[in-house]
Formats: sequence, structure tokens, C-alpha cells
Amino acid sequence: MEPNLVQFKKGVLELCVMAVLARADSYGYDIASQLSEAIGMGEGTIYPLMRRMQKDGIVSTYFVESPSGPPRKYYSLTDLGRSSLTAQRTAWESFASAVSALLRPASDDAPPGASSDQKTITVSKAVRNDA
Amino acid sequence: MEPNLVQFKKGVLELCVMAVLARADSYGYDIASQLSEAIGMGEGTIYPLMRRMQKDGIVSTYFVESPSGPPRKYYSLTDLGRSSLTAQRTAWESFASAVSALLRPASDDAPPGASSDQKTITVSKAVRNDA
DNA sequence: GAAGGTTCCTTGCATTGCAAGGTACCATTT
DNA sequence: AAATGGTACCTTGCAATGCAAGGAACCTTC
Repeated sequence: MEPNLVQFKKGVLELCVMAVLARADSYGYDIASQLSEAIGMGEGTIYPLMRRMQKDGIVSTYFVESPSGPPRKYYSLTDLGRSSLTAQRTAWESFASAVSALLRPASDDAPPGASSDQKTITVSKAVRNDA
Repeated sequence: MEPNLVQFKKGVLELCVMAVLARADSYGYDIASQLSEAIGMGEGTIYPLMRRMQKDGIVSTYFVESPSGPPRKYYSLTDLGRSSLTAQRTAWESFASAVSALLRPASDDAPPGASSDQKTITVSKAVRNDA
């Protein structure tokens, strides 16, 4: 994954982790692998993240022996985690659509109920004298 | 805007600023106002950001007198800025669609050409003993 | 001249993703 | 049995960066 995605990844990680766990319980190394493929998350990121989420009551943990290494620490979404997922998913969707709206070039940004401040600046003829 | 969006805002700001400037040149205070409405960006954020972008050759600046305050420092996308916008827009779209894919619950995540590692973990019967 | 909006700016704080490094378990190879 | 390499856990330090809070200057209105 190109390194210039770095800037986008911030903060959505928790949401992605919750999404992964909503499908099935999983353990750190595997979550990291999945999210490394999907959005380029590094492994070093997952453990602090998971600890934070556990501290916040989003996930609970249990151990399961691994056939190929140290015991796996599985994470499971709590009820709080599930409701947090719902909330954050909504927040993400609204955020993403706001960004998409910004991204589309036309100026049809006056959907029904717009605030109608005197927000039209009309840069008319700005004299340039930049370097 | 709810404070729990904070986590999503990171890093996309530059893209949003470029999108705003692609429509029309603008000045810090106004960009901040627009993005404050759209995605909840704080004013204190814009000035370091703009300086960074100028240093990186993404924008150039020129001053225009204001009828209602100190002179406005207008920002204009450079050619580099325009191509950067294109690139980052693409990156954003692919990132956003990756997150959306994660977010949709079904497990149809094996599109043509999947890597086919032994990636199927099947949590089968994990014995829970969490606290 | 006080108040308040506009417009620029800075400093300090806190969050947090990442790279790099470390430990340990297990199986296979030499 | 030593070495290798994959799995799986973890930590430390760095760097980026969004924000709140504060400040200064310009302007208009009361």
C-alpha cells in the first residue's frame, strides 16, 4: 500500500477493528493481518489499540491455545462495543459523505434546509501578487 | 459537531482544503469556516496546515484587502497542488471504499484474484474465560 | 469607548500510528 | 541439536498533527 495513504488511516482504525470483530471474534495478530491487507495498518499499532479498547469496555478477551505459536488472545465485542460500532459507523458514513460532497467539483452544496448565511463570497477579481 | 468525530478527521484535512481551493481561491478564515461546518475542523488547525501546504508547494498566496478586518491571505492551488488533489482524491476513494467494505457485514470478501492464503481461521469453539 | 465580528497568528497539550526491537512457542530443516 | 522461519505476543521512542486557548490587529455599531 502506498505510503501516502498514511494520512487517511488515522483514527478510523478503531472502527475497522470493531467491524472485523463484528464478523467474528479474532486475535491481535490476525486482526492486524486483515487490516494490514485492507487498509495498510502496521502490526505495532494493534496492541496499544486493543488495550485501549479493552480499557474502554469495547472488547473483552479470552485466551485460546494456538496450534502454531503462543496462545492467542481473542477479542470479543461487548454490548458497549456493539453500540459503539453502530454509532461510529453512522459517524463515519456522515463524515465520508461530507468529504465526498467536498470532493465533487460542482457547487450544488445547498441541499434543502441550508443555513443560508451570507456565505457567498464570490472571489470576483482578486489581484495576485504572490511570489 | 459531536466530539466523537475527532478521530475521523485526522489527515483528510489537507484533501478537504485542496477540494475547497479547487472551487475557488480562498483565505484561511473562510476555509476554516467552511470546513468547520462541513467536517468540524477547528480554526486553530488551519494556519499550521496552510503553512505546511505552502512549504510543500501545494498552494501559493496573495493578499487582498478585507472590507471588514485585516487583509485576507488568499491561497491558490498550484499545479503541484492540482495534481496532488487528483492523487489524494483517488487515494481517499480507495481508502473509503475499503472501509465501507469492512463495514458491510456479509463475508463476501473474496473478489476475483484473492490471495488464497490459508486465511480461513474459523473460530469454531473458542472457550471463553474472560473476566 | 465598549462590544463584537473578522482575520491573522502562536504556544502547549494530548493523541496516536508506526518502525524497530524483543520474547516465546512451535515445526522443519540441516 | 542448532538454525531457521512463521506465529503470536508485547514495549519503547519518535514524529506527526488536530485542537483549545490565547493574543493582536482591523473594522463597524452602539
